[in-house]
Amino acid sequence: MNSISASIIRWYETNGRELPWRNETDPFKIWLSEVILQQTKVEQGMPYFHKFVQRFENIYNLANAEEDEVLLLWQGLGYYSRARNMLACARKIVSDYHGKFPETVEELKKLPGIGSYTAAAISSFAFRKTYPAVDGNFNRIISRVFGINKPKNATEFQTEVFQIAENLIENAPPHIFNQAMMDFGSLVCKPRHALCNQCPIVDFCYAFKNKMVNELPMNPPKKPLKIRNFHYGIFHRKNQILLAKRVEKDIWENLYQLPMIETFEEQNPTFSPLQFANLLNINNISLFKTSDEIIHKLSHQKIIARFYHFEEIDFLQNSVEERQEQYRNWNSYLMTDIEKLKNYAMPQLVKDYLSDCGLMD
DNA sequence: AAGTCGGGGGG
DNA sequence: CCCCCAGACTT
Repeated sequence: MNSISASIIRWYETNGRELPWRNETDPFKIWLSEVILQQTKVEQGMPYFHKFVQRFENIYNLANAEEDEVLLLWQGLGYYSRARNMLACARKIVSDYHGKFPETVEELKKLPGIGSYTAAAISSFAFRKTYPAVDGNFNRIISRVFGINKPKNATEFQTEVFQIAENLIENAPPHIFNQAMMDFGSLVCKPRHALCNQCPIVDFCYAFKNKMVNELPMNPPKKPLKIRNFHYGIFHRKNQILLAKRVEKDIWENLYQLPMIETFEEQNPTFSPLQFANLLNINNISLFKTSDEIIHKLSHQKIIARFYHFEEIDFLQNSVEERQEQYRNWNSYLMTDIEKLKNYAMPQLVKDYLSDCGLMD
């Protein structure tokens, strides 16, 4: 075995984390944990892992679930395409693979939501196949130790790291080596304030030798955030409220929110509540309160949201259904009891606002 | 090869 | 405020 790999594994044997999906052999649970943890910190994903394994015992339970329920369980975790792909993946494994996960990276990568990292993780953890599971931790360790001084999103960076990773995992127990690298990257070779004084391979480290630990891996240049103005309308009658499903190919696809108008001015958007009357084909609406601007920052967008509270409107569920036949843009609207709002998966921004004004708990 | 897709925690 | 997290998919 490579001496660097051996050192990391030795470190892992006494310093590794105890995690619920460690020592798990069921590919279903391993896959669940890996999908949940994509671009997500362990502490953030942990409660979701418990929720999902409690609700779904096996691949068949999940495959039979409705997308709305899966998205509701996923609510708050972000990157909701992971949840949609997870459900699609479960259904495909049931229909095309007799409910059994394939064992090789090549086959696993054909499934929705399973890319090169997740395929290698499942294949090595569940089936002991020798594939390096190269995640952010792995990238960081390799770029520092071997001095890969290229932007970490560049193809060259990925291919060089992967070749080194293939050499390192050779003749090592794959499931242990892959988990060891992730724990080592997370606990010692950290993004900031790496613990080089505790590092068992510091003598082999290019970055330490050249005082570049804080410069590697190299970040690509950052791009400016896109600014968006969202105007949300709160329309209610008695104990019911009007919701809208986000069906566009955009953020929060297939989640539920309030009727919304987006404006595109650079600043101080000109917006009239009457636009809602036009959007909803309603005659008489009267605004009684407007919220402050609420800033919701995502990694790639800055959303400026305003919530407009309207006086009671004069239609009910059956008139929503009539409108769905009459107007095409009503297909995504529905009227729901306020007590049932918690049954709909919503963006955190909307959920937080509805909670703040007492419409949800 | 570059853009898009969330939300939260830590420095 | 900025960065990054057990990345994948689309264009």
